[in-house]
Amino acid sequence: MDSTESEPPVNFCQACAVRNRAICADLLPDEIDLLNRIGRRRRLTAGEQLLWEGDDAILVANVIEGVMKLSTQTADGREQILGLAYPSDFLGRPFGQSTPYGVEALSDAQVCVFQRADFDRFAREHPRLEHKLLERTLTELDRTRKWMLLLGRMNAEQKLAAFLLELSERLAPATCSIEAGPSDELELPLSRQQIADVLGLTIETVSRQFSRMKSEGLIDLPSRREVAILQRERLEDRAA
Amino acid sequence: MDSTESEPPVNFCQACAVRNRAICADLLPDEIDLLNRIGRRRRLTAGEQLLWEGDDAILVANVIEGVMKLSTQTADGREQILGLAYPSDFLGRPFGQSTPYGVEALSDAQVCVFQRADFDRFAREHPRLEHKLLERTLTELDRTRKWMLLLGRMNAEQKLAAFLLELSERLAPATCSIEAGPSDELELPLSRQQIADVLGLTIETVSRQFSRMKSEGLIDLPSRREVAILQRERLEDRAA
DNA sequence: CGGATAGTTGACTTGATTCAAGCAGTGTGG
DNA sequence: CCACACTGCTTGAATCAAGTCAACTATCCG
Repeated sequence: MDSTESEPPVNFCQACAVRNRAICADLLPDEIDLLNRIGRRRRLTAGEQLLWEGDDAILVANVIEGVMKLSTQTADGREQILGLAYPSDFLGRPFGQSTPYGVEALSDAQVCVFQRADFDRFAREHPRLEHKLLERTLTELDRTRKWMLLLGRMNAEQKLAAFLLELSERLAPATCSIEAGPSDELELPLSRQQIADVLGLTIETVSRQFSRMKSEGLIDLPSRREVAILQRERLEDRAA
Repeated sequence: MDSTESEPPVNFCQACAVRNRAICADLLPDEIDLLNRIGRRRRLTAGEQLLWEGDDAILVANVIEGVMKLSTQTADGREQILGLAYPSDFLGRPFGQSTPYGVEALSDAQVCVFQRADFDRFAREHPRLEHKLLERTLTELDRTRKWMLLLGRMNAEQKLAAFLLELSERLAPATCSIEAGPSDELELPLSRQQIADVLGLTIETVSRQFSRMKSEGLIDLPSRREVAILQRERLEDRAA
């Protein structure tokens, strides 16, 4: 088909950074086209909230760029981070009544959002997508279970080491599309407090561990929001 | 249709205890029939292993009765419990290469097992089932994330209180099909050591917390493997 | 009854938290 | 351009909850 029709709508998916990794990966060209029509791009600035906990689950989304924070409120009103979402991860709760957690951008970010109703309908009509979503959810469940182990059993040093390694891995595909390999120079999308919330520690403990790792030569801290992994192997030993 | 045909194969599903709660709930009668043909019942005695971590993901299963333990080995060889599976829960890793955790029966149990290949094929041909599995996996993910919070942030007392309450809730539908309401008399399917592993504590700490709760009149401990919840509300306060 | 296993309890240690003080980078107004 | 305050982070000292080590008790099962 050539463009005898005037001005077809832009298909963002074609140029999408996570096109081959997100749940839309296996769709056929015409399915992508349909999906492209019900979704839209949205840019978020660091700190912007995408979903509110307990809200009717209005939206679902794919992360294209940046890091998102999933969190919930405890009984006593403090915030608890449940996990992070990186590019190609899926956000929100399809087929559910309400969003079980709030979602906020930690860095400037870009997401591909859908009205939940549209998305649900599309998914049910396109088992290929639903299947992909199932696979992703199963993987996410495996990952979350591994993380439980970290929270339940590991000490502060192991937690922080594991956190830094995971961050470097999961940030890599996005930031290093130019270079190759997993980046050893990370830009932290989280404050010390947020890291503490993710790891179930206090800000002081996180800070002390950072200092110790630096003094031992495992990492360098060029600035508050930067970490350089100097000795990846030794860091991996610590995370074990 | 009356039974002019001689001896149709028994359809276990029709009388299945979790028929209305498991992933097979929404299937049409003839789909149930097909599923019944590729699955089979299996009884497990306490301590019996159903799946081994790292094995090629040969089997998937539904829990019908009893409590199953999901666990993994740490680098240093110790066992770590990732979660428990109760009646109507789904076990195993469809669409994956290998089972990410071992599964063992904690109590005598009954499961409905499928060859993974059969199940995968059936699922892909019956979006209704795959959809149900997706919903269940999403719910399980939500539950696991909540549990992360428990592991990361709560103290020993809160952990044990939450554990007992969850146990009483999730054991209820099975054990109390006769009586009504959530049972206050629990038969513990786990040893102290296993409880400790689930909660990320040591056996001594678990024991001390049990003793304390008993001395405070929150619970009673008629025997090692029994717990009676005496003051559910106060216990709920502790879990908050 | 004896031996084994599982659980409880006590004394002590330790790693993370809490509380408190100080430091570094950033921004604002004089 | 510097003093001032503000925010986020670091560091130190004291405290405390859970872990460790060890002794003891209960229960189960031959």
